[in-house]
Amino acid sequence: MTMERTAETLKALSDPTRLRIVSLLRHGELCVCDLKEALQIPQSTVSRHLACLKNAGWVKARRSGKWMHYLLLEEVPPLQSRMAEILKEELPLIAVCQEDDRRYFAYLAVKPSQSCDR
Amino acid sequence: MTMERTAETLKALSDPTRLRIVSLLRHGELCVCDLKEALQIPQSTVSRHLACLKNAGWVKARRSGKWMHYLLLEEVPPLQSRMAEILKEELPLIAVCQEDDRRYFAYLAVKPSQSCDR
DNA sequence: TTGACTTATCCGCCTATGCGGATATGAACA
DNA sequence: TGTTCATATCCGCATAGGCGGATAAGTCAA
Repeated sequence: MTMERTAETLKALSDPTRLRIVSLLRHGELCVCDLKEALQIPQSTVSRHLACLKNAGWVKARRSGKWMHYLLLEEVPPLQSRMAEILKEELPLIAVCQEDDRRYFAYLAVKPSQSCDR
Repeated sequence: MTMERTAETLKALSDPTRLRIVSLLRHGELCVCDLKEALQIPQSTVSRHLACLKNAGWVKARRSGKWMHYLLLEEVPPLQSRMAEILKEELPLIAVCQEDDRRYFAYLAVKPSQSCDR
């Protein structure tokens, strides 16, 4: 792992929206529209941040029909996997992430049956 | 801890030079000139990155005569202290940090006696 | 192949950030 | 008080990065 790559890995975590996405992905793989609903931000913004997290090696994408599902990568270098463990424990303590979770589960309950994952 | 503050904390780690500084500060408190020698970069650049790390709550400064000594903060929020632990273990594995260490110790050996810490 | 739907990318705009030389500030000492 | 040394800040410049509406690309079903 080079220093440049290490800094790039950490830079992906330097934005509030991306941290909120990482926190939401604790719940498993989510599609862009799920994240859009939970975060309440434009689709293009969600997609852009996901691309950033993917380039940095934090998430991977899986296509399922019309939907792209994003999930946290499991097999990552030590520094990163240890950071991920901390994030999974600490991010849910932040108020914004708790609000995101609440919106996500409320959305799940009313999610149309023709949506992804149904 | 707000999300904005959390992102700011992590943003401070998103630059290679600042990570190199954090790694060097494993060895204890260092002054700007020590870091300048070990990193081989201009003094203004060192000083600017130290100000960034200080604003983000990673280091504190201690004046001793003409010299400003910088050291890693010990009492920090949980997310940060856990990150710090990882950095202390993982950064020294990166080649650039090992070169910085080598230059730092070589410099220590020939450091003029009228310098700081003597 | 057309239409509906989901996601990615483009675009212009604005702000943030890195750089390093030059300059200002602050401390020590003669 | 004037000089020297260490550090902080200023400056102009260049690049990076965030935003969200508009548009392109990909998928599926009729």
